[in-house]
Amino acid sequence: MYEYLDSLNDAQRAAVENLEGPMLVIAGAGSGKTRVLTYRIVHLLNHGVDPFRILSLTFTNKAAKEMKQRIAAQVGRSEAKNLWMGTFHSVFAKILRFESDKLGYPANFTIYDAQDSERLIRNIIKEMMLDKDVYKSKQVFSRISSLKNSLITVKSYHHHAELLEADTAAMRPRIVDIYKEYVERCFKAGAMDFDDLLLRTNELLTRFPDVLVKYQERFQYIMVDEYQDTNHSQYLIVKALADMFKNLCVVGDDAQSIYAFRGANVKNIMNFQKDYPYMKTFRLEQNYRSTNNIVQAANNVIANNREQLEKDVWTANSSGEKINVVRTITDNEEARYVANNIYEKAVDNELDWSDFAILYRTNMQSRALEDAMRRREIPYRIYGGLSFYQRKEVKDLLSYFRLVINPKDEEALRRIINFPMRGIGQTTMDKLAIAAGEYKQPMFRVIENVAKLNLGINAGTVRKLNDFVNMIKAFGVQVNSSDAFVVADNIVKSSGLIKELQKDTSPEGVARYDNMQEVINGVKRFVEDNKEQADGDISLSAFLQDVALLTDADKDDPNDNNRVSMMTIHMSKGLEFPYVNIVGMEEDLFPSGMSVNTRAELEEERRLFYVAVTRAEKQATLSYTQSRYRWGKISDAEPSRFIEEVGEDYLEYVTPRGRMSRSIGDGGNVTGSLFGGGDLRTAKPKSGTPPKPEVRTNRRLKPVSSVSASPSVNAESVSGKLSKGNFVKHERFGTGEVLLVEGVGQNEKATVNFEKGGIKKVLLKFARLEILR
DNA sequence: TCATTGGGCTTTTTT
DNA sequence: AGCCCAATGA
Repeated sequence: MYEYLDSLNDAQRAAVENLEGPMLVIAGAGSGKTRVLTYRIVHLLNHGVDPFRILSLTFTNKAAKEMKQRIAAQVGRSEAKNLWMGTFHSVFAKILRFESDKLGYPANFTIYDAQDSERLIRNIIKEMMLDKDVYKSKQVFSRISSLKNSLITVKSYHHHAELLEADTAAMRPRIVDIYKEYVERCFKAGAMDFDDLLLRTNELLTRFPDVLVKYQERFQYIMVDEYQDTNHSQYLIVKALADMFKNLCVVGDDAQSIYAFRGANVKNIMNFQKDYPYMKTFRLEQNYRSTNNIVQAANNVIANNREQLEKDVWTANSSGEKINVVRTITDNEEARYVANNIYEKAVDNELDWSDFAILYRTNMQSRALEDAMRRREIPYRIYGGLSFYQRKEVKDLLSYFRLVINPKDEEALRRIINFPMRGIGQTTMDKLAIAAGEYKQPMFRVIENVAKLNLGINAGTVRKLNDFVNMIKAFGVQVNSSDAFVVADNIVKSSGLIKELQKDTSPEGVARYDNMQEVINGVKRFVEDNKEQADGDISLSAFLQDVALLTDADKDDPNDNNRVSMMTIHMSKGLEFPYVNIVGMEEDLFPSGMSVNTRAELEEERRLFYVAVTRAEKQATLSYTQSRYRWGKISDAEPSRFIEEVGEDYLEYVTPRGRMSRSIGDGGNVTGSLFGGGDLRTAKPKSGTPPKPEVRTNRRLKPVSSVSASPSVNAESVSGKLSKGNFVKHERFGTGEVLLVEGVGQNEKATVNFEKGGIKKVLLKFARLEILR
């Protein structure tokens, strides 16, 4: 009846067919988790569940997009697009915009990224005249972040003496004062940071019971992917939303929990049974992805961890190649080895570049690798690192957009008020900041009234300030009458940004100019993509909302995909590649020197290594070097403990030199030119350079408002009224004859032979059936 | 009052 | 090697 069920193994099928009630799917690496998630949603839809009623939370927007495409292939695009699917952050940002007035926020609130947050905190520390070496902005930010993710507000902080004790012991007793000021300033700026998106959602759901009920009713089926990486705040949101129907399906793998550092709590997965004692557990243990050598090696490594759920990952695949281990003398040599090794394998076996990935522990490692790839003319794509949206010139331009849409946004204001230079300097800004604090007004308001306020700013500067305010306001007026592209184009031209970037003709300067142009192109694409849709919003405000939570992982050019992927191990989660190079396998780097002090931290590093190894389908190659540039100096390195944890049975040590000489065609000459680089005959300058980053916009979900029109629970239910022989009508499947009715009450199901859809089994509770006769 | 230049510090992982 | 900040010149 449902062909896709035949493509699943027993455990997978059982999970897909279990539609009701709380359930935990423990999915070992490569066990077909995405398949299960996808088909389970298809199965729900085929049982008549309204797509608007399904909430599926994924780890990245990209994962959501891909899953939606797969579902669309089964049930059609128009159905699939109504699913609520995305990251916690993007889904709840949408809900928060819709409900913003309840919390006192504007609907077009700004989302502060980590950089904005840190700058604000740095400012606050300065204003409070605290020692910036004791109160390091980054550390303060991460402390505040973890408080927020544990749902500890400023108020509840004061109710827990141990918190202040801990901060006092860390010599930072005034953290809570910074916290308080930070929260107030964000609110005043009409801004939420990443953690607020979760914290404020919790606030919304607890303070407004009617709102809670509304979303509980809307989300009758909830699925959470990568559940092991949810933090306390996310856990509470899910628990609250699922409380009415308890149709909650969480999927995860404790062995792949790698985000404890940002507040993720593995215990969420371990404790699931406590919250829902009658829940069902499904274990997906057969690995379809990797060779037996890889699966066994990974199992061997993870066995060193104490904290874990019982699980036996196995595979029916052949044993395959052993895991190669390579030692080099320097980090540059390591990079060259990796590039040559990839080149050689690709040519010898006629493989695509996209069959390869290079994974590293820290972003800084990408540099040497990038050079080597370029030298060898291998096309590659770097994910993460300094993302496109974090680049200075891109943030500057987006800050103009932000300020125009939300003039209260102080971080945006501070970035651009003197860029391009307008002669508004530090002294003036200090005076404005003091006034903004005293009058408890957003800085933009203060500047608007600067002439009346007598702040001791000289007349010339006052005029400059007025010009600035008038310019922003003029853009603001234009927003109401024109589409995003028209406004954006005007902003770039009349703000002087384009002139500013044009005058820098260095290669970096040209790249900056191109990046800014790319943003404008992105706006153009956004407008064209959305204007054909009846409900498409093509305002600058809509563009900003779209772009705020995008990350590098979300963009992928389908026309230019044949490239080697380079990324941190964290970013590689959920992906797979035939050949994987894991580089920098050294103590102090992987495991990170920051994480070897406690067992918990070390175990997280080990899980990270587990994730890295299990990305590989055919072969994994580990490499390490004996010396590495760090902090501008050369330092010695020793091989990572994780290498020996793999076990000799699965390892093969490879000497780099022989292989390298062959690949370069330099016959055995080991020194000199061989490692000198730059003498590769085939190398042509400029080719093989990475593609320019580009802005891509996600297709937007339907606005929240259109959803609330759908009927509430049971409104159209035909439970108890149906019997064999009836003819019914379904929105999507058309008319059909009832063949069988089974189950009672909540579980009542009908088997119907539909005109369009064929024979389907539907849950009467949710199927919108109309009885014809 | 603002722009420029040199010194000190930093580097884990991300929505 | 890059970024922020403090001292100095314009």
